Amino acid sequence: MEEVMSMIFHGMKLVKTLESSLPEKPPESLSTSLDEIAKTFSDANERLKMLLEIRNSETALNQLKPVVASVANQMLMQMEPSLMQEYWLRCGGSTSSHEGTEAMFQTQLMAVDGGGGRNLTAAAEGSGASGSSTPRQRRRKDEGEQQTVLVAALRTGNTDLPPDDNHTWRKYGQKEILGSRFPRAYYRCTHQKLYNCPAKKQVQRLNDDPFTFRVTYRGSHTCHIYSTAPTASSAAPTAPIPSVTTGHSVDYGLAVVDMADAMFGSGGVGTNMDFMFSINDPSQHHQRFRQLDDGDENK
DNA sequence: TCGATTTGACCGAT
DNA sequence: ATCGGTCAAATCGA
Repeated sequence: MEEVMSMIFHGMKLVKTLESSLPEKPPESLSTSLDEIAKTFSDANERLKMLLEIRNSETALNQLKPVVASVANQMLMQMEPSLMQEYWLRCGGSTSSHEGTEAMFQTQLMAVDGGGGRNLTAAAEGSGASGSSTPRQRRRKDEGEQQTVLVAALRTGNTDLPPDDNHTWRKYGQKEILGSRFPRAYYRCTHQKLYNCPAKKQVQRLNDDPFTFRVTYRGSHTCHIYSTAPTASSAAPTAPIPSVTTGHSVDYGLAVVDMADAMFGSGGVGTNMDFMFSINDPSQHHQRFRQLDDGDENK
């Protein structure tokens, strides 16, 4: 496995090299580089297949998922936002011919579309009613898309805090939820007022696993401001990319989950994708994402 | 002083 | 009537 890893990382290095020299790269040289990259990953894949034939396939897949997730995440982190966006546009811009690739990047685990006319722009209006004698307007349940992920709590430090997802959130409520041992916390984007950013999230511990949070994201960030200042080369991993086909944002880190899943299958019934991987830095605080199969422990 | 958090109340949905 | 999402005053802390 180490050999495969080494080959994959070599391929990543080639990709990085190519990226840095892309603007002034002559077409002939570009082709050579692409061939080399393709061959490297192809060799890695061949080597991998050999391993898989030897090992129990199920065990090997489980071992590989975190590896691929980590590698893919690092590759995405190394890509320039503009390149990534271009790639996204190529994949998602077509309405018919790239469904597989598009699905690979789609991170909308649970899409809920009530079809109602109301949208998130009403948020500011509601808060504006305070101080007057008229009853304040309250906007009820969001009817837009939502994404739900399971995230492992940090094993060190304050495990009560949800893992950082590179956005700044402001807590605006907490509720005891029927049937849940732990309260549900409500967060909205810190920049909601400044940028009218509609993004919100709910965080709740699972009844059967206090070290795992169920995080439900609603609305897409329009503020494009992150808790950790991105550098030119590191801005990509967490910067949402506008989805051409759906209009909502996609998180790179989450995309990695689907990427790995697309490569190795989503698993059969009762085999949730369950592996370690980090949004920000795979070498530091690993976080576990698990694709939900509409199971709901809290209800 | 100002932004974030806490928490009880309010209110829409079911 | 109950539940869950949100508001906003009170409080905290840098």
